Amino acid sequence: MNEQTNAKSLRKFALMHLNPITQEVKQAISTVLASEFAWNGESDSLVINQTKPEFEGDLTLVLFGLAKSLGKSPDQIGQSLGAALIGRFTGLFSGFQVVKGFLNLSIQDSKWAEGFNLQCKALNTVPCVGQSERIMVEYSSPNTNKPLHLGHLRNIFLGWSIAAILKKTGNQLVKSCVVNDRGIHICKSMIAWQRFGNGDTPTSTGMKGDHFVGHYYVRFNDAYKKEVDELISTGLTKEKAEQKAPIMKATQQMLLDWEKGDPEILSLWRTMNEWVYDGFDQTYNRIGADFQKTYYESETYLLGKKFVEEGLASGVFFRKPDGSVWIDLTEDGLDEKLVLRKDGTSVYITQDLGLAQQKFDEFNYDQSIYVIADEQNYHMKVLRLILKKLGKSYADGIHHLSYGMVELPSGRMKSREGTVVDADDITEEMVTVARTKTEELGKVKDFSADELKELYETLALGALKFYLLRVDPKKKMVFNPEESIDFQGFTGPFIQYTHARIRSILRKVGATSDEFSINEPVHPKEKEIMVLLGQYAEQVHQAASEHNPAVVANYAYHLAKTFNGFYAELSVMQAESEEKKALRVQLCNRTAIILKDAMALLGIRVPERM
RNA sequence: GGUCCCGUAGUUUAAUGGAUAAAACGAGCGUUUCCUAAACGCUUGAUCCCAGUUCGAUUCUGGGCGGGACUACCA
Repeated sequence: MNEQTNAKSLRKFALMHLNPITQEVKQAISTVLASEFAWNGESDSLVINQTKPEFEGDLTLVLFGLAKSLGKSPDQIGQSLGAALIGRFTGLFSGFQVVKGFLNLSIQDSKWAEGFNLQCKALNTVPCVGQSERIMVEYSSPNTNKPLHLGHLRNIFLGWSIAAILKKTGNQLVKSCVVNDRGIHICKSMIAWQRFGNGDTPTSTGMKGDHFVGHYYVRFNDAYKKEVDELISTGLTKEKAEQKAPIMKATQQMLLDWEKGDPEILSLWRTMNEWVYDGFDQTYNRIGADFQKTYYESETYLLGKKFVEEGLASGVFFRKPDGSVWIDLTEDGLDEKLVLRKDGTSVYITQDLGLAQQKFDEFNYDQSIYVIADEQNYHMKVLRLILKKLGKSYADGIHHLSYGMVELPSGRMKSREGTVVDADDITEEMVTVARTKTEELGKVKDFSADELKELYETLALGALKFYLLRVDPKKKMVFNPEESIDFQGFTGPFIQYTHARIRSILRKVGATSDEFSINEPVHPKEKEIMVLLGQYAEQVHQAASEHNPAVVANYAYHLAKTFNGFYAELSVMQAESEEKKALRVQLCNRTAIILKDAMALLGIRVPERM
């Protein structure tokens, strides 16, 4: 709740400073209300929306709230308020209409032009608002036993993008990654490689390292399943068989040896992990993921233990007779939660407590954002709560950017059933689509092989990233491999195409000055773009406060869509007058800049031609 | 059982408590002597159900129904 109100007030704050026209209108209204209606409310309490396209006007004041506090009918207030505004602020308003409790105000064209002019001269596309914070974003967080899949991509794109957005709004960012490099899962791959590997390596087989290791993880499961089936056929129950399968026993033994520090096992473990990292790096490079700090669980899994002592001493934790340590969260509507096993080893949550502290010690963060799937909601709640109970100041700065799973039409992706959509495969498929489509259209036949390759990457990743980012993170999404990802409509390439078209115009126009004047009436299509461009900054701030890149994606699409409407109806090169031409060139220029800027926040590049 | 999330056109998504719920895909029709037709325009079609709060509810509250996640001495 606290978080929400905070986000709301932040948004209001941002809006106030970032949209001068709305602000000016609010001021004007409250001035008139105060002097002529003896109104004493806050100007921020006025509700002003963009006027719906079917009505005349630009901004709309909702009158119902005022009607109540002033004791007059909405229509009465609307009429006299409108008349007074027009009379006193001739430079601002050009007309008004009262419709069913709404006061629709028309803003002078010159006002929009003035705002647009200011914007063109501004140094930053998105001015900073409020205080700069130190923010950590943890994302990706893979296991080292298999390659990345579509779910990881959503995670990575979200994490990268929200970091970019927060940076844009004036914060200092550290991106981090936690690698889950220890535990039974990696031992499974190791055992399988020992048994079936014949000394093969990624180099000798020409396989990408993470796929190579993942292959042995699959081999393990196959072998395991076979052993279990055999044991079941000798009359054992499934459960017993699963326990008794020799390959599983060997794996468990290997984990024990690993923990004891057996040099041979450790060496194999290092080697295989290196293979995986090498594969991950290739993928990260291609999709543009980067981290300033990487934590390995093998190095951090013991960190939380001191918390256990601390918690016991302060009475936040308690010890059960068997020696295990717990925290009672029943008062907070949760359960009792184990923080230390009876054998004295730590569990997942213990590690996370330790890591949170370590990160704070190293970076002294104001906010620490964890990009993790929503199946971990409970875990993250517990983490935050425990830190709070332990009196850690940084607990309030911990945020869970919780996102829904990516599912297939058949349901959840299951690696054991081979239904995962592999990250590298899907990227490659998108490249193929980009190539096919580009060749079909044949617009860039003069491109060199390198330029083509770059274009295909740009389009493929643009489509993929936009597809995964345009949806509200907290919603789960269904990915249909059959229908695959589109290049038309509400997509990355749509926006990229719009950008390329604008750049084409600007190339033809050649050098331009950023001066323009408006004496002729502004065309609705021109105004639409001006209005929209003026909203960019507040949209980015909204995305930042909500931790939601989809806001930026929707905005960019909306802007591109609007521009395309303008493009289809009005000519830039053949404008009716020099004045119009100068204005339209500026609209093109500015739209291109903002589209590029917005897409960059999503990690998407925009081409000059396509 | 308990806790949490979700339910909007055939499908995928929008909508600080505001007006006649907005797009895209799909389907159908149309637009290129003029800046890139990966575009533009038109047609088609939706808030799971029942109450409540409100001048006003997709949005807030309660209750149903449906889907999902979590509730491990796994990580």
